[in-house]
Amino acid sequence: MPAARKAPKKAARHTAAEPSPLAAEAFADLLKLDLQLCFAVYSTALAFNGVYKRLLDPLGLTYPQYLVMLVLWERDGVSVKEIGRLLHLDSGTLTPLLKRLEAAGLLQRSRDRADERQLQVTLTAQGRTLRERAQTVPLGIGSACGLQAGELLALRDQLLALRQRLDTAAE
Amino acid sequence: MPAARKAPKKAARHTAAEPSPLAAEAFADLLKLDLQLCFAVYSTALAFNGVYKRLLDPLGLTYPQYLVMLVLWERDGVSVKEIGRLLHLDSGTLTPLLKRLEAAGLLQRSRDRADERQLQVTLTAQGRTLRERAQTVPLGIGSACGLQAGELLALRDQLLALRQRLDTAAE
DNA sequence: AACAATTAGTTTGTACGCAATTTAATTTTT
DNA sequence: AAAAATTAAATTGCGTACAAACTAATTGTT
Repeated sequence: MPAARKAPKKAARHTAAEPSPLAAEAFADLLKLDLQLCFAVYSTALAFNGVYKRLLDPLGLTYPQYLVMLVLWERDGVSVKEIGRLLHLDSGTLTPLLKRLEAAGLLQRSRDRADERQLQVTLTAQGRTLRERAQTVPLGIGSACGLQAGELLALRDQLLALRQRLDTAAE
Repeated sequence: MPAARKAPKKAARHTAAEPSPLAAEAFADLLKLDLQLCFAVYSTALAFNGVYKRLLDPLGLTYPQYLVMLVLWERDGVSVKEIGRLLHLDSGTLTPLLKRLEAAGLLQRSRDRADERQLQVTLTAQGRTLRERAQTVPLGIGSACGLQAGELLALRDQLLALRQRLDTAAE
């Protein structure tokens, strides 16, 4: 019995005539909850970053750099646009990040012959090798989270659904 | 029919004594889930930021600045340390942020008479006035989230519990 | 073919976020 | 009371994030 998905509990929209003080109060509480949810997401992201820092410092990577390496380990020779699409980051963020990874000797940036506008991002031998040293990272994150598979899955999916709505709202 | 997505499965790392290939595989999947959860949190935080930007730009605030204002609207005359404790931010982040809010005429920074090490952050009249213009922000966030009270509450609490574990893990 | 529109990436400028160091004030120890 | 330790902010340095403006390559339109 999955509880009517559209039950309009929200008492929403009563700009004009207020139904009752009680409903207005409940509505205000709901609004506060939204803010609190956002803050929970925000501060959890910062906390994750703190854990990742400890795990990634030995590899010389930041978390966003690690994300880029994950993309490349999965599929080498990607364009900046594709990386941005996968990670929800724009080229203004990625260009300097990729240059740092190139300077660190982990990847190479070269223009696509077929379309010179595009940049082909390819791993170097060193970049491929780093993958092995990075094997322990998920273990460290897993133990820091300390959640069961079910919880993990549910939380991830709720967040992704939320992100979708937020992206839509931001047009 | 595009290649069974879960076919090759990777046969993850058999470094020490693995109980069984099946268990090892399930374990590897779990590790991947942790990474995905982190990415979900990370990208949802960025998406929230995008929505907030639209709502806060007219007020001339960023999201972290809005958080500081929320603290001050609730309890004026706080120290930097207290703001940092509430928002999980350190003085290296807050000092320049507060200076910007001061330059914008929203607050005043002055040393505590009783303890000159501490800074008293107090709202100006303009800072207090801004509160009214900010009344519509929660409404905008609420509609962008589009969640019901129960979901909101559950998600918030799961995230806060997770953050607690992450903070502990990071010592 | 010529020119406009689009696209991919880069650059510039602003604002976090945090580690590490520094400065100044207060507290603790001796 | 003097010296040592602690504390609160500020400063410095590095790496995101993203808007806006810019450059160069490709596509489309006439």
